Amino acid sequence: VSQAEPVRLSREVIVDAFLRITDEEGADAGTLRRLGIELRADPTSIYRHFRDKQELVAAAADRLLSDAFEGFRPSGSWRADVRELCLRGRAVYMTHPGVLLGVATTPTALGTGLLLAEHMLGAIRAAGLEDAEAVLAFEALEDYVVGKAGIDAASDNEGWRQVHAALPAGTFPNLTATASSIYRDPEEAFLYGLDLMLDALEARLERRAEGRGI
Amino acid sequence: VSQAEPVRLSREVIVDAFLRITDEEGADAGTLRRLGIELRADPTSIYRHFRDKQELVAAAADRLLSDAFEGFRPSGSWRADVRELCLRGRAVYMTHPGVLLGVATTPTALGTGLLLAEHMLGAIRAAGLEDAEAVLAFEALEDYVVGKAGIDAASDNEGWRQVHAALPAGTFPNLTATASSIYRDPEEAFLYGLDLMLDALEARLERRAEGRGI
DNA sequence: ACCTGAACACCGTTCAAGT
DNA sequence: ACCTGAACACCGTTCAAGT
Repeated sequence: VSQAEPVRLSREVIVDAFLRITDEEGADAGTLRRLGIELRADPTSIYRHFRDKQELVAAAADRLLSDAFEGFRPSGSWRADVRELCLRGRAVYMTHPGVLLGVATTPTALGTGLLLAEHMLGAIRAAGLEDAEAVLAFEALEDYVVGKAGIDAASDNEGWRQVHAALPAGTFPNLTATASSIYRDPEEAFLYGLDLMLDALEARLERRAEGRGI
Repeated sequence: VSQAEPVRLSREVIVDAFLRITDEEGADAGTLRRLGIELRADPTSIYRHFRDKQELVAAAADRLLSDAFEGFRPSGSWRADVRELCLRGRAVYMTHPGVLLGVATTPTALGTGLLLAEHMLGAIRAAGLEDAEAVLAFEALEDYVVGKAGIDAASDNEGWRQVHAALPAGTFPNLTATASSIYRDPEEAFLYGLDLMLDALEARLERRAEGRGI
């Protein structure tokens, strides 16, 4: 692909460039001026295709979330489906935390990007929770996935271990005792917490099924 | 308190002003220029007391976390203690998400600010989990508390309900069906997820106690 | 219809100069 | 020893001007 001549601008071309830049150079590199260089156009030409930067970021997030959902097929087990969708969500948030976290809080009319959430909530409702409880379980799981990915993507775990190790053992016996083993495998910790939630959800559902006299 | 005359600068005075500003005017107001106005000093005079802004933010976070831990007394129940510490952590992260989230990822030599984490990890270890598992449970709970508070503090929940309500019901049956009830009570959703994790943790511990033939 | 480029109102930070 | 203030290298965004 020759980058020597200017690129005809469109929403798609701009989103492509934005994701390419944040992919290769990190979230901080996703500025309009950097985008202008990439597209061999004036930085402000982006405003002819997006109302503001937030709208561009939302379009990029929509694309990422759509791709993350693609190929998903329900397995027949609510638990396996919820777990699979959480893993897909985590994976995409880990690769582009900067792009996605801004959108997670600011309401934006996404397209197919919301299919991941739709099917996750669907699996929880199909499990047998009534709506009032299903939305609580969905919110807890969604925010755990999004929040932990955001933290994991940004955290300097090696640095935190050093901070813990340097603490006075008298007042911090637990942090110092575990300083060498903590924050070693965020992925494992994520799965541990996820399975904790799924275990409890399953136990509650079973308990109620028994309660109804099955 | 008269603000008419310049204030003698010190780390404490600067942190006071920083927290007062972010408290009353939001996280975005916490700039060095705004701080200069508040202290009736040049914005760059802060650099005589802190290496950079990050160090100031860390000092503010340390103070907030220390205050959040103050008065905690272990109850004798690991579950009650973990729950209480998570609630205190959530409360402080909700009031100053901007100040605290930056510190959560960047390792900083906090003082008493780490006591909250210390006692939470201690309660988990006291429950009977061996260290390898205790750190995983601690990480999952910590990141759930911090991550969900960060998201809740920044989210426009009313806006998201409207986005869900406007979705095509054919491809989004679950999001549209729950559009009026979702994201109504983030605090309740937080507690729901927290108790899910604690339930599962307790069940695992009980199962193992039985396995040892008690 | 689309793009350019100067300009504006912000950031954090550096550094020579003051006292 | 501490503070000032000009300056630097950045941001997102607006708007009159070009084609």
